[in-house]
Amino acid sequence: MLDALRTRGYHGVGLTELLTAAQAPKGVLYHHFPGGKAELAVCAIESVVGKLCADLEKVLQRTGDPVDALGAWMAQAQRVLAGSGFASGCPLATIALESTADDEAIRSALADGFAAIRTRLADALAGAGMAQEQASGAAALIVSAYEGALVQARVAGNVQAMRDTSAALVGLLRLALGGRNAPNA
Amino acid sequence: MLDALRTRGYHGVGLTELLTAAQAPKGVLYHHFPGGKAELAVCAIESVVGKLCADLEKVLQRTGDPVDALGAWMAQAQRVLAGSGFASGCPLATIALESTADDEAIRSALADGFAAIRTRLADALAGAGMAQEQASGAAALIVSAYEGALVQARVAGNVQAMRDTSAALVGLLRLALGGRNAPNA
DNA sequence: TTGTTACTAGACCGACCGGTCTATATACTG
DNA sequence: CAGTATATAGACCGGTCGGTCTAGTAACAA
Repeated sequence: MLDALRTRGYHGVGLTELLTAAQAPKGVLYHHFPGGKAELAVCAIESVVGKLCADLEKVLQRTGDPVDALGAWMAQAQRVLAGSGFASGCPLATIALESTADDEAIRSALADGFAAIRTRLADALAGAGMAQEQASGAAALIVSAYEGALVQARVAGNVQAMRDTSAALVGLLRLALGGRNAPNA
Repeated sequence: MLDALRTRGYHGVGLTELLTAAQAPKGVLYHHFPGGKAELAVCAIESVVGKLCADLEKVLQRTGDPVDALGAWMAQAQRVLAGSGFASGCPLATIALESTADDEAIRSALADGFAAIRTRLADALAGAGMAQEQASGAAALIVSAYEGALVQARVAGNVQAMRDTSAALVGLLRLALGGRNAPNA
């Protein structure tokens, strides 16, 4: 489900196809997810948000510095994207753009997910010495840049735009954190 | 077509629905666009890229300063998004995420569009005193941030994340351009 | 006028969509 | 054992999808 969602989107995947891949009949799906496709999507979103947060936590712990973590995160995302033949973007963004205002459950699941990631990032930036308000703004910028960079790299079929985005963002953040240890933008 | 594409995406809109809205029968479509839906989408993409570039040019001329222009651009996008009840995002990103690797025509149209916008932004930043290489990186970041911010604001149903993204980006860019005339991040 | 091309119009196609329904197997309770 | 949830299985539904095809009309050339 996740793979399908991130490569082709919500409307792009058929239930039949999904179930074939999972070797499960319709009945099972509608027993466990009475809400049908939408509920399944919400579940998938929550799952990927959980995984994203866990990965984020891991890279923050490993690098110690949030800006280093950002660089590592972006580099990893580039590898995944290129490794999938530029098919696999961020499932969150894909569903986000397809959802309409009345897909209430889907939208709030997505909004909660983004908010959770922003909060964690803001904490990390604040921990690195950034003022609280500035940190939350920067966190929003980081999430935006990540999602937007994935979009550009995906359609281009190369990671150039994503690498540029990442480098520019890392450079600017280093600058904002006091200029110490800033190689080059 | 553009409205439909930006609110519900490529797979989300039906041809029948489109044609009903346009009060046109199938025959006309397939006479002018033998390639069917995909060719229609490419045409729509080129049209919106053209409009985007024109608007960008206008705001760059009007404000004189690229960072001011960015702020104005983001503010305008927030108004449009909120005004549409958070239905109308950027059609480019929406199609981008739904497209698969073999939608060759669509992807290259999108990639060209993004590249054109990045180039124009990089020129403007270079004109404001930024080194060429740094300017092109910053341009990629700006486009990424714009697209990503739209995604977040859309699902949240409010412009908070987009306003934060914009403020942080404007602040950082002012810092990079020499700190002159930087109100607050 | 007639012939030809450009375009309009929409009926129609098979495929597949998301979702419902009934029948059956399994697991637990008394 | 019987009785009852719980879960599995997939045939089946109406609707819609993108796309094709034929018939008809408008415009222009000879």
